[in-house]
Amino acid sequence: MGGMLAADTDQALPSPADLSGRLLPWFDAHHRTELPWRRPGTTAWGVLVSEVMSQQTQVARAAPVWEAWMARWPTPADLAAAPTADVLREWGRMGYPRRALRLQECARIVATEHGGVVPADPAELEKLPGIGVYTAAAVAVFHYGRRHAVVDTNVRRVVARLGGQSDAGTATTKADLAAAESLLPEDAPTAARVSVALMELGALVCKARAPECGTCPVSGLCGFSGQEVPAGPSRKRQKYKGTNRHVRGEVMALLRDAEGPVERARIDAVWPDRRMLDEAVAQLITEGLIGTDEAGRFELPSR
DNA sequence: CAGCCGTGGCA
DNA sequence: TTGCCAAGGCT
Repeated sequence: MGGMLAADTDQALPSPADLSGRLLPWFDAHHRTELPWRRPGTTAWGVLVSEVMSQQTQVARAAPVWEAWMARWPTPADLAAAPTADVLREWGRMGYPRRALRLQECARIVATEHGGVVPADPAELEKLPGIGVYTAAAVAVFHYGRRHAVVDTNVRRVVARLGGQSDAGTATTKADLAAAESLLPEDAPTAARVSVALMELGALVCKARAPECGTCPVSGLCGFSGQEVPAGPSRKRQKYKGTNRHVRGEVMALLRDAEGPVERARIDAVWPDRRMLDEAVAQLITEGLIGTDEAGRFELPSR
């Protein structure tokens, strides 16, 4: 599309009817039933928690944390009332602990401003901290059955390949959302199932590095079917070892595992570069991920 | 909008 | 072993 010459690999996307006809029977037969948040009776809050935990963390790692988390704090009010230190410890080693902080803020807002009821409207959900375009759509569609495009990295890749490209761009664009929306049938419950199924297809079959076109239910509709995935990273990757994030991770790990407040000398032992350490500690305090007691020792925030 | 924010599974 | 890649969001 667009004014420039289209790549010769571009291909029209399938019609909603054609896609649904292939995709939904496949989903019914092959989707993962073991994901705990897919159990009947999971609340809207439970779905929201599962989506936040799954942001940039593999669902297999999020699942056991979700189980313990929901058993301990079943409702937004429960999480809102918890000490933040407990929340960060339960989050464990899932990474990006700011997500845990924002999830608790989310719980406080839902509990106090929404009467404990998770909004069903994507625009309303997006106002909550840590809830972006993807997560808002996921809650609205997966729990409330709305007809709305749900575009994560899996769906971007599936839609790109259906259109003949080897992979999607670096970020979700309006065009991505429009393309995904164009694949949805009119009927909302069916559209919601198509959205789930597109994600599942990306996770199980249309995988980033090794797509299994031979067993793909929509290979007959796909412009990329059977082609080789180009070698090398699909986009620029960030370093971790030796970076600020690494330092932050070490400090957080120390405080998570500590019994009580920690002396600065023990913090100093986790990283040799004093400048980097000072910077990381200052950031963590500013962001509310760690705090200090009256004696100047460090600890996870009590509230 | 490009860069930043953790951590671990897996090929 | 090393490095890609994860149900993204925020600034």
